[in-house]
Amino acid sequence: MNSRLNNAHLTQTANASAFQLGKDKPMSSILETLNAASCAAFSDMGFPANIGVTRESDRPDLAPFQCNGAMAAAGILKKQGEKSNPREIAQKIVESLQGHPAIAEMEIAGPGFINIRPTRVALTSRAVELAADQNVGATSVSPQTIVIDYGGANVAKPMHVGHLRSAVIGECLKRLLRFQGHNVIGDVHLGDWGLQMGHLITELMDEQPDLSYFDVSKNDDYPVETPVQMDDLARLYPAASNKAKEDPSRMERSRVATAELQAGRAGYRALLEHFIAVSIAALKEGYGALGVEFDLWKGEAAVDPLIPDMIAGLKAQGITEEDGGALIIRVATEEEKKDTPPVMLLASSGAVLYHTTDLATLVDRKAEIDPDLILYVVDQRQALHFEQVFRAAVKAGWYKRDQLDHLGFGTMNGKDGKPFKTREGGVLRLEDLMSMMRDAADKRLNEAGIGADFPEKERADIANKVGVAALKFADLQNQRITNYIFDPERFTAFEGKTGPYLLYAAVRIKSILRKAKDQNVTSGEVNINESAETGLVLALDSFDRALKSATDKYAPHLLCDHVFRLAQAFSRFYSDCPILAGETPDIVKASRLTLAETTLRQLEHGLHILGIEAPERM
RNA sequence: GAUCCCAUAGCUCAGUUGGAUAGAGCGCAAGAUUCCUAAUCUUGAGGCCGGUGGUUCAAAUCCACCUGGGAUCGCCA
Repeated sequence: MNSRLNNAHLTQTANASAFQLGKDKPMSSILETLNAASCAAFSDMGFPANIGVTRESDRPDLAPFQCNGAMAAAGILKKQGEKSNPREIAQKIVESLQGHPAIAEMEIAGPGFINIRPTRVALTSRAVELAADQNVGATSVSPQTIVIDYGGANVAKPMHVGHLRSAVIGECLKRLLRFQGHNVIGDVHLGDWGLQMGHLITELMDEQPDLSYFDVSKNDDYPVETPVQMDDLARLYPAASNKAKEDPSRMERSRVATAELQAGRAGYRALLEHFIAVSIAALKEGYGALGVEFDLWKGEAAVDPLIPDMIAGLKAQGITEEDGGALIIRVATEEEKKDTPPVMLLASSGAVLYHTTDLATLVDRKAEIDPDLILYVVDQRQALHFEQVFRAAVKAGWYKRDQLDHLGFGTMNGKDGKPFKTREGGVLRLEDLMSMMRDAADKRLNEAGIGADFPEKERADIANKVGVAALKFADLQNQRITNYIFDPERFTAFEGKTGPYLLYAAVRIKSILRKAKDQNVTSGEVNINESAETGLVLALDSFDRALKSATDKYAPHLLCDHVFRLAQAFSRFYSDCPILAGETPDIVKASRLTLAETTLRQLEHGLHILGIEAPERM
């Protein structure tokens, strides 16, 4: 198909100023422009404006945009007892929209669908606008202060595949909200205050009973040097946990140690400090390799001092109850079918529980940050827990219900649908997964014969970036809430809808920009003629929508879709529309170069939000 | 037992407020590189949207029931 011939009738110069947007008006996308026009047309006919929405077409082969309001309008008239024909309504709408500067063609199809093609002037004008905009069409919102609680890490437990999702999704949402203009604080909220600490303490006691931390006659002046490394912690915890499962008396020792720790036993507190410090150092490395960064490294232990006052306050409010020796807050409501179990503030043993520390953390955040919104990116299986905590926090009057949100995600399963295990039946460590990804990327570099002459260091950097991109994109492109199959073969596939595909698109643009510089070709006025160029502008145009819908639903996969579609549109443009080839006229080179630059900028924004970094070449 | 989530192409998954011929990637079949990176592009085959009934001019989408899978259900986190 020769699109040059098809577009021959459009050879007049498309001057951006011919389509008046007005310099002081806020930017609006092509779709927003069309949507405003179609809604107004319905409104003028006496219908509610919102039935006239224009959207991206389900049938892009017919036209890029569609408006289905005529059927809805006919439905409204029918309810009022008036007879009407949706095609006739559509016809009137089309007539009233006729001549709109952004609309090239309208066509009524089927029962009353209106298919809409934008004018070349509108496309060109929008492309010019996007090219001039640092954020390539992304608009910001009124800023809020938002805390995101994610990562899901625990002291003493090495990071494994189960930690991947919270880190990757949470990081993406943090960056997404920041990009929209919010003030976002990422908090790792370390699990460092529960039974696992009792396990660690008692197991270490069994292994090295002579350590001064266990000497009850001593209460300060403990060694500055840590008695354990990360490997020790990783070994001690499962050992204790397994013994405790078999042996109730072993479990009891861990419980007692936990209670003593929480009661403030100095030797145990000193040990905890070491455990936390050693773990944080390891976690920073692990998260760092994934490109995940936290603003706060607070944990449950950090808010422990707030608990007595908090509990006193809750008691004074009269919302607590004693039940079987435990202190609880009832949070069930009358109308719900199923009784929501109460929040457990204190166990009958007097120990502090998960509910208590999470509530204390809410108190702490209120006092220190006073956020508008707190988001928890935690496994969906904890939905009930958060519902209970949130209700208690609302009951206490600290927050409104809509300031607290649990963004659950599905569990990661193996191909058999059960929680993923390695062939040996163990959990796959995150660092092993990462090196698997790097190796696969390195292998691909070898196969492609690319990078043989690259410096060793750059090669390693490329393999790492490709591996991380593949890993993160594979995770983020899944709908957040559903379970997800962890399949190493699929993870290391670098073709199709993958992270490396996106990097490849970015790298090809970078390569062109370097060559253009060498050849002294500079970007210039955009002119849209080819269908691949139109497709690229339409893809660029939808960035803000993708950001908004991804934000509204806290759904990174919607942004993944956009970035992938953008890369696809670019790839098609790349193969259909030579940019620097000798036969391309200079004016076309300049226009296409602008499109390429603009695409790269949007692609890099999108990749950055996803937490993916592109190399210079690959 | 109760409550919640899920079921869409051979596989992994999208599917906006209910709209046309339900999409993408992988895999499969056929093609494209004297030209900016083929980790690419083009074309094709492939579907009873778990089942039954209901609401509607129109249902993968809303409602009811059923089947299959998963999760959760006060002193673990």
